[in-house]
Amino acid sequence: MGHSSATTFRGADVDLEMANQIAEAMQALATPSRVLILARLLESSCSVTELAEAVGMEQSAVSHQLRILRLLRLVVGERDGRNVLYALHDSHVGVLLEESANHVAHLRLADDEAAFAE
Amino acid sequence: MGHSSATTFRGADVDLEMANQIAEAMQALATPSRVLILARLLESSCSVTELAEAVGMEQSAVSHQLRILRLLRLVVGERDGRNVLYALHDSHVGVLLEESANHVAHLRLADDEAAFAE
DNA sequence: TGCACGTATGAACAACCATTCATGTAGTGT
DNA sequence: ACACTACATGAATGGTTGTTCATACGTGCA
Repeated sequence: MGHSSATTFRGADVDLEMANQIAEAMQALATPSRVLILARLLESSCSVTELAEAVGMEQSAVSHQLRILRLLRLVVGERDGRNVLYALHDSHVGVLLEESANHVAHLRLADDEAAFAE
Repeated sequence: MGHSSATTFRGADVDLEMANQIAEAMQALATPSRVLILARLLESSCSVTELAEAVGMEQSAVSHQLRILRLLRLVVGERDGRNVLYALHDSHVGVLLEESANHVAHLRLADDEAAFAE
């Protein structure tokens, strides 16, 4: 049951097409609003209105961003009465978010060490 | 010697400031040119001119993007005579790239399964 | 010192994008 | 059918950004 690549990742494998796909996918996390939306959905799936007030955006803006995240296969929406319940597309999205957060934490750590040295 | 967070990642930890930081960091991977540059540097460090012809961009464009990647702490540059040798800032950047590539591979896999089912 | 090479940077421009506003569509209850 | 709620979408827009062109800076060499 592996979803991780068995072979070690080499930069030479990244051709122009793959670079485009990676860039397109990563653009999903390139805006604070989408990060907030995904982070909220990582906690639990919820409706658009809940999402809107959770992240402090207008409903329309949230719907627009959800559309993008849907097309990028990061979230899925399912009707439930008048509401549409959104959820992360799969667990791998959570991994991506976590790795990103891990990265910024890594940077902050380096900052602290630099401040310590001066 | 852990650089991975010990506690499990929760979406509730992501406030507005952290979302901004994550988004800013992930914007580095949100363009094909930068992905190609990072992928090339993952293979080995090299000069700006080498980088330019490796990814098929003009030297000026590469320098501009390198400046961004430098500010985001994803690469480091060191003078060597007339050249400036660029390298990934640390190994964690490679992890980020790999995880991104992993994600798109995951998507392609899902596509294949969908085509299989129809 | 002068020149060539490698790199960085500022300005300009075109393309892209996130948000807002207005409006449309779908579902629920009366 | 009507009203109301929840969500989606098109157009307009202000802001951002990647690239190009021109030019400046730094370095080694003759």
